[in-house]
Amino acid sequence: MDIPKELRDSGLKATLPRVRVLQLFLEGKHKHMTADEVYFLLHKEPSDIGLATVYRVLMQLAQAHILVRNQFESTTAVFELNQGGHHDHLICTACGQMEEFCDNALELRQEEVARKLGFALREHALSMYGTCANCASQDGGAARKIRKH
Amino acid sequence: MDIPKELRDSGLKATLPRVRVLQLFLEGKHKHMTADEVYFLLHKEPSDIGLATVYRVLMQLAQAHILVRNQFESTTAVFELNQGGHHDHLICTACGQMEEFCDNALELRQEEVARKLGFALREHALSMYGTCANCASQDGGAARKIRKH
DNA sequence: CTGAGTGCAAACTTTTTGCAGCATG
DNA sequence: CATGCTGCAAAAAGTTTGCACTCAG
Repeated sequence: MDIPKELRDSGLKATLPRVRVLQLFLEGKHKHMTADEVYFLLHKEPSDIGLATVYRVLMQLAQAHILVRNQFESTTAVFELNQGGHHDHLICTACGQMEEFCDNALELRQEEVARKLGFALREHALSMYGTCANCASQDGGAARKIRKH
Repeated sequence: MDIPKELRDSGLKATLPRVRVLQLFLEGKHKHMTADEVYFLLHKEPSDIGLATVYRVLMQLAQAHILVRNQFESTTAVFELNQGGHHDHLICTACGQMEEFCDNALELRQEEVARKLGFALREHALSMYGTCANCASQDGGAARKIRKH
């Protein structure tokens, strides 16, 4: 895909920081990244993109609906590509693995609950936490730490 | 209810800061409060309770399952009384009003989705955002700001 | 060329921690 | 009266902003 064009179509100049950040997400190696992680990955090869710019770019890409910002339960925001379809998250509290899913029954029921309470639903965020099959089989032992560099 | 006893039953000494913080939540004037709001309310009458202590107390009360910590979508944690039953939140993005609800169909379906993905579900947080009946009827106009002092 | 975008440093916000003194049990 | 708890101040952690300089269109 043509990243500069994608940016321009959203009304953003195709500058180096924006192209590189979006590229990182499109590569798909890491689906979910914090600002820090993006900054870290950008600087694996020499670069003078500042952390402040990373924050600015992430914010702009989120406003342009190219990325989605998630807060999960921590104090740190996590970003991911907006791939059209909405989805929710199921996170393994042992290994940090994150499954994405979209369940129609859930979505419909949420609409219904909101309607019953007199709300016009605009969006929602469902995060579920548990233990994945892999971690459940391993005797609850030392799970590898995530999101650390 | 006997607040000091409640605290001691949870293995916490019944100190002034803890009693006062818990009291605030039990009064029920504000069901959801940030650390700042708690600090602010405590200091409406003279008090030398420090903000750091407020954070410590909130953390301890949450660990004791007397309070529940919610992150919602902001960077600021919000606390509320743990009144036994789990519930989710429906928040009006216009006026800030927050409805609590618990829908069995949703809970069951979530369990099912997790199981299908091989996860043992431990907990979940569902936050829905929309416009409440009240705000929808008023021409989308200037809604009062919330959570500011 | 020119305004939008950037890097840097500094400010800000929210939360955590170290430590000497205090108060609960 | 001993240890757990507190206030204060300072540090962390995450994010935002001001400003002079740069670059995409």
